[in-house]
Amino acid sequence: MKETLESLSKRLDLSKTTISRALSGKGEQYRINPDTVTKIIEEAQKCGYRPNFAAQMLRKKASYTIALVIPNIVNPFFANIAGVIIEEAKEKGYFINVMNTFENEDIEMESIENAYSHNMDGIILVPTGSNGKRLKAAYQPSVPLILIDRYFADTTLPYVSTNNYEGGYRVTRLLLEAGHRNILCLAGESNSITTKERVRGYQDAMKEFGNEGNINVKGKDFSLMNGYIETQICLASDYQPTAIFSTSNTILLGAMKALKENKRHIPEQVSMVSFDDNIFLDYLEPAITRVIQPIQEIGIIAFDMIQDEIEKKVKANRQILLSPELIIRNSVRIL
Amino acid sequence: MKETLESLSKRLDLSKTTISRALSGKGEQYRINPDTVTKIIEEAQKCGYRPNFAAQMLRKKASYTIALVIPNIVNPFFANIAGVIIEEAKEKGYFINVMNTFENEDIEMESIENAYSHNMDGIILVPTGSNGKRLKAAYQPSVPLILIDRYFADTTLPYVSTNNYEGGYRVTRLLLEAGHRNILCLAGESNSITTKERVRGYQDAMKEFGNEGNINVKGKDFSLMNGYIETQICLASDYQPTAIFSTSNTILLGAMKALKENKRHIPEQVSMVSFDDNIFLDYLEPAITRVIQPIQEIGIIAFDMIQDEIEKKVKANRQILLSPELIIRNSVRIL
DNA sequence: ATGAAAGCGCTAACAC
DNA sequence: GTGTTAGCGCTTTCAT
Repeated sequence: MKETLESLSKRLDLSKTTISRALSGKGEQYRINPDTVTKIIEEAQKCGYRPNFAAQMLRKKASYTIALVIPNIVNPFFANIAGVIIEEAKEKGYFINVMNTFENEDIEMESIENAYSHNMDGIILVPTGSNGKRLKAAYQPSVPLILIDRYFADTTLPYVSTNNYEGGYRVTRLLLEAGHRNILCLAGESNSITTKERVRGYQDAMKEFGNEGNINVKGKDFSLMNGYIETQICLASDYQPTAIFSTSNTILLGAMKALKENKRHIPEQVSMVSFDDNIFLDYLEPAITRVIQPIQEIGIIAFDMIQDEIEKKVKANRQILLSPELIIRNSVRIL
Repeated sequence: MKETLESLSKRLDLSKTTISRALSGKGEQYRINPDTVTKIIEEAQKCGYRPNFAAQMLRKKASYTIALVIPNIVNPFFANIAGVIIEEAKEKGYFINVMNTFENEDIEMESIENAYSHNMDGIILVPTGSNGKRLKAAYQPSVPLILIDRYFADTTLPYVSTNNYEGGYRVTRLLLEAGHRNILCLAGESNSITTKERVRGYQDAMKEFGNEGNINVKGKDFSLMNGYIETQICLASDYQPTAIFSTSNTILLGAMKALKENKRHIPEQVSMVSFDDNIFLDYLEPAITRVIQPIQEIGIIAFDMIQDEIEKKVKANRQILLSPELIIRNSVRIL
């Protein structure tokens, strides 16, 4: 038999009101007799009373639940972000509902609708489309929405992400300074802003070194196969890369496979740099130099922003780009 | 202004009941005029009506939400399981609330309490303790609970997991058949049943080959450091392993680091096998032979079991162990 | 220092 | 074929 305020009230011969107050720590505020409070709390403990969340939710119009809509929890990058957000949320008394979109905009819209109909207090989203059109259309200003990782430069939607331009720029510069000129850039998902920015950073660094003639961007998604095929094609072409900038770890693995098949060693014949972190990168032969994103900060800032907006009703309107970090290993040869 | 059945009812001059019925597809059942139904649905669409989930939940006493309580979403194994369960849940109209326990039993209990107070329809749990005592105490039979990955052999709690014994046995047998005798077993978290079973499989295989004198089990958690230290110690001892059975990927990496520092090559000097899958394992030098768990099946079966119990009110009482699979790569030398 | 009563938005039992 | 009504369990306003 489930306990309710009603049942407690009968047992203790007190009103539901008093019990509710005592149990939610408002005893002081309403000057309830401390003894009464103690008695109530003890009884509640003893019979395992638990407030009915649905009823609270209906009454208070808050669910203390936030939707986390990401492409795929299986991707370590998103799993890491999710980990950070889930923790931060728990500390602040919120729950996180994870939804995968599989890079499909229809599923993304569906997830957002679901978040709305389930009274979720807010949505943290890694958007999938190239423009925010459908998102803008579905967007309900009354439910806070924060973008992470990807964003739309031409909208006012708040976001927290990495400065991917800076990452692409710095890692390319590293290669250029090591004397490389033929640097192949293996790009990911072409309509994702993260890809575009990484590539733009690469291009600007190349130009800055008077090397625009050698700019070579290939690839169009984050798959291993993409990295493999583009590397194969490139190695068979006139453009012989002495270095490769892979914009993701999956692309990296594909590229490595192609290099191996062509008996090109890293870093002796071809230097390699990648984007994003993974413990395994330190155990490859050689360990891979890479740019890593400030995942911890992204998650915490995004959560804090959304919590602020939920609780203080102040519209979040910040658009934040955080600097990535360079991890130097042994995959770059100095010419 | 938020739409409710009430507001729609006024606008359409129909009762809330009729509207509720039409909108939840019960038009036929209650023989509502098809035109009326159409009219209602259209109007609801137009003004973006969304049923209030809290109210439904309060009324129907179901939240269509299941708690997924795991050690850590950042661990790829659990991220994979979570991915499967989230998908399966979505297809069946459920939401998944992910909670991390960080292998801490207090946090686990807290999470379970939270699941209860939030009216979650069920709990899928990777338990943390060595015995199910506290879990048993907190357990509420009215809320379905299914264990995955880890379980308690001496309780009736239903579970779905891998036959870790079989995995440990088969992989050890593989090494024995390749002629190895000094096989070091690097164990994980010592009071986890998965570790115990893997080790037991190792021991039984060793005995079966008349090799019990060489049984050597070391280590006590799933950390990289554990794998590193135990391997270092072993290499400096009298027991010179020609093969190592690592019971997790993190342990593997630690062991590899130690081997490298001691200039022992895999597989020439030391063969290596590991537990669990990861795409990176194919890109290590050499690619690592391993036992992989049927994650997809575990997730789906666990979800289906819990859904059955929730909807059909039939207590799940199955305890299921699924066979793991061997992936042969190049890390085992045949002596 | 405590209580009565209204009402959040929905569904379902029971009418007609 | 449609409506009336009660009530899920909680919080909060107003009253004393």
